[in-house]
Order: sequence, then structure tokens, then C-alpha cells
Amino acid sequence: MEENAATYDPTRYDRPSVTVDVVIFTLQNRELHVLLVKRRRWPFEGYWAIPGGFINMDESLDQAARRELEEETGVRDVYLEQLFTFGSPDRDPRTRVISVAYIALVRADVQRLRVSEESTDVRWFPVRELPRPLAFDHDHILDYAISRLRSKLEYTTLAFQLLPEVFSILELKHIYEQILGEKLDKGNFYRKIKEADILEKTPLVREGRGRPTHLWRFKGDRNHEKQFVFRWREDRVDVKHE
Amino acid sequence: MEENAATYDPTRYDRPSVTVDVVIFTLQNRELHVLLVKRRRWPFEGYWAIPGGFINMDESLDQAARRELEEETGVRDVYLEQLFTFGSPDRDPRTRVISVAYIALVRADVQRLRVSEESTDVRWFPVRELPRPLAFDHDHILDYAISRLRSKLEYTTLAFQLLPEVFSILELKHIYEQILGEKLDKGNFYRKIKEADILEKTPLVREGRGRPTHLWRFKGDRNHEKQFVFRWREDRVDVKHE
DNA sequence: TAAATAGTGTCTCTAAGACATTATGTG
DNA sequence: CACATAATGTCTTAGAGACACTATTTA
Repeated sequence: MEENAATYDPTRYDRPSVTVDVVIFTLQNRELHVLLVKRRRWPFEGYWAIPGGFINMDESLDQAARRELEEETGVRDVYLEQLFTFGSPDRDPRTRVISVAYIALVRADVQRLRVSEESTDVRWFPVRELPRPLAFDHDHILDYAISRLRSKLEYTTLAFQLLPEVFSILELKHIYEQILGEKLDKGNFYRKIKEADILEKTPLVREGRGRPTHLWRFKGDRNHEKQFVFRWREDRVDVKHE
Repeated sequence: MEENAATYDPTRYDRPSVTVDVVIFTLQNRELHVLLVKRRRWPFEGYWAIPGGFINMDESLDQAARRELEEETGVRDVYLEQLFTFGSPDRDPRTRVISVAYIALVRADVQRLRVSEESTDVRWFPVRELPRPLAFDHDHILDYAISRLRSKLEYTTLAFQLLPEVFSILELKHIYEQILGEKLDKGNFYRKIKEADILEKTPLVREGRGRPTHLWRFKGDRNHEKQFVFRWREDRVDVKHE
């Protein structure tokens, strides 16, 4: 039979539900945090979960992720990247649900959390003290998000997404240490960041207990950060999950 | 209202269709090739497309990709990796279709192509001579697959997936050159591959016009190749698309 | 001046890249 | 032998890592 726009039947196949889940990272008290929501309803009622929701039929996946992000945090124009698509048949007891997971990085200062109709609570958790187990397969998604964040940090300027407009070089180093989970050498860090030539000095200084520190600004457009590749280390080990 | 398994209504939301598309690479005549199918029906009738199809409700995404791969090539047990999920609302004129794209690498010797009910032709194309434009957004997907393949080659042992059981070191070098699209230094390649200690020498040699060449075998399990990280170069530039 | 924090300098060692050389087969 | 292809060796240089040192503020 000849098929065309008029005769095509879109209901011929069963269709799964498709959700977008967004793992939202931020830096709070110099520590990496993740936003989680507490589920109001079955399934996994009372469990913490990665925020997300069903996609609308007229929006792209990226748009859906941005919408979810804004609904949860009120934040727009942040770094957002597709992580992975999770689709085990039994990952959601309600029905077949395929979840396209995203990573978002937001700056510490922007936060006005809202409890949605789906949740009873919203909170930032330090990545080292998560309320596990999370709902669904969200432990798994979150672990993968963290490992991806870690490996991307080493060859992108992603870390700047977590910083305010101006910052000191040692603050930047601190972010790297937080996400990589290891101490870095101060001298080597200074050398590399200077060589990379991606920062510009502002006239500002911040006073503290010891010698005041110069404040710097990221040269690149934060939303197009990929053009600058500041590679902290060459090492990288890709983590395969599942 | 209290919700549970009994009262949950899975038809509450509109659902998109979800397909799995598999970009299948192989090496033929020492050149990187991609498998494409010619579409039998509207839309994009007569255009070449990346093979794929709708997922079944009871299979995982990986299983769906393996099923598609086997339907098209008869090949099982190959390297398979999720690439990206494409979901623009207008990428398919029939209905809202979200496509989870995969990359597969198959060895040159395994090929018995089958024309499916959906296609009028199946063929391997050298990546440098593709019948563009492809159907749907498949040009875009394919470009991304190639760039991903390239960058992964530099820090994984992925190349071995394209080789037969035994091979010479210069053949391996040739694959790297094919995928990376540049000449590599022979001496340096020998040095790195020896240092990596991921090959074992077989007693076999292959005779040719000049000095015969030793044949080697990959030490690792091909299906769990990630444990060995042979990094050809440290350089890598991540390509962002869209 | 001591403590605290910011920032610089220097040495070593590894490894990447360029390129020269040697090895082992055939006609 | 000449030719063809395989395989190894060597030199240079850039840069990562370790760590010592200097600078500038407050108490």
C-alpha cells in the first residue's frame, strides 16, 4: 500500500512516555551541591528525586529541559547539556518511561526554589551527602552525571559556569578540587591558568585575613564557553555505566 | 487526590514516538564505511537514511539498538554505544518522533545485508562519499557520529572493534589514520602501542612484497574494551553540535 | 614580628613529535 | 644487488608535577 501524509496512522505503534530529568549542580559554601525534589505521590512517595517531567509535544528536548529547570529554580540562561537517555522497560512502575537526562550548572547566587505540584520539598544536597536511595534509577543517573561533570571539567571551561562574574584564581582552583575530588598544586594551577590566557584581571581586589586577592573575569562568553579549551589535566578516564 | 498503581492513568499525557537509529561503521578496502538504507516510503522516499526503527515496549534502548543492528546486518555481539538523543519537534513530518541514536562498529568480514520491508536498498558508503542529503536530520546525526568516533578513538581501544582477530601494527595504524583523517608517524605509533602493552604477539606472520609482518592479537576482551585505555594522543576537542 | 593568605620561580622527568637508521623479506 | 616494506633508535622540546620561595596584608 502506498503511504503518505494523509494515510499515515500515528497510532499504529505503542508509545512510551518521555520525560526530561535535569541534574542541577551548584556551588554552595564552597561545596558542590545537587538539587533534589521530594516526591509527593506514588511511586516512590517520600523519596528524593532528580527534578523532571514529561515533554510537551511541541517543544524540543533542550527546551523541555530549560522549562523544567526554570520551573524548579526560576533560573534561565544557564549551562545545559544532554547527558544520556535512560530507557530500561522497568525503570518506572507506572508505565514505560524513557528519560532524557540533562546536566545544568547554575551559579550559587541564583536560587529561589519552588515546591511544585508534584513535590513536597526542594533542597540542595552536597554531593557527598545524598539522601540515597533516590527514587527510580536516579542514583544511577546522578552518579553518571557526577562522573561526566568530572571528566568534562578537565577539557572544558565548564567550571566558570559555577562562579560569579568575578572571582579569584584560588576560588577557581577550589572548584576544580571540589569537582575532581582531589587537591591541586597551587603553583601549577596558577601557571596553567595564566598560560591558557582565558582570564582578564579586573581592578578589584578582595580583602581578607591575609594578603588581599586580585579578582578576575572570564574572557569568553559564558554561554559559548566551548571555544575556549582550558585543559586542566590531560588525564581522563571515561566512565561507562550500566 | 491520592494516586497509586490502581488509579494512575497512563494516557493522561500525549506521547511521542521513540525510535532507535544505529550508525553502523565498518572498514572496507581500508576505508571507513557507513551502512545506509534507501527509504521505500514517504516521507523522504528514495532518500538514504540511517537504519533504525521504533522501540518495542518491552525492550531496553540497548536491546532495541541490537535488534535493529541484527535486522539490518545479521550481526550480533558488536561494539555498541549510545550517541545522543535527537528530539526537535519537526524532525519527522509524520508525527513527533524522538530518536535515540547509537554508534556500532562491526568488523569488515561480517556482512550479509538484508533489504527490509521499509527499504529498497542497503549499502555501505565510504564516509567521504555519502549520498547527501540524507533523510530527516540524518546528515546531522551522521556528522556527529563521525566526530564522536574520532574523539573517542583517541582515548579508548575502540579501533580494535574494526579489526579482525589478528592484525599487524601498521594495519592498526591505518585505522587510526582513516578515522582521524591524518597521517601518523610510524615510529611513534610503534612506540606508543608497545608501551601501552595491550597487544600480544601471535606466532603468525603475513607475507607480502617486502619484509613479512608479525601479527598481533588484542589482549583485552573486545566486548569490555573500556578497561584498557590506549590513548593515542592527548589532544582532543569536543565537538558540540546544534 | 608572627600568622595568614596570595602569588612566583625553578628543577626534574616524562613523553610527544620529528626523523634517521636498521632489519628482513622478494625478484 | 635493488627494492619494498617492517621495525627500532635517537634527539629535541614542551609541559606536568613537586616543592621552595617571595609578597602583602592584619593582629
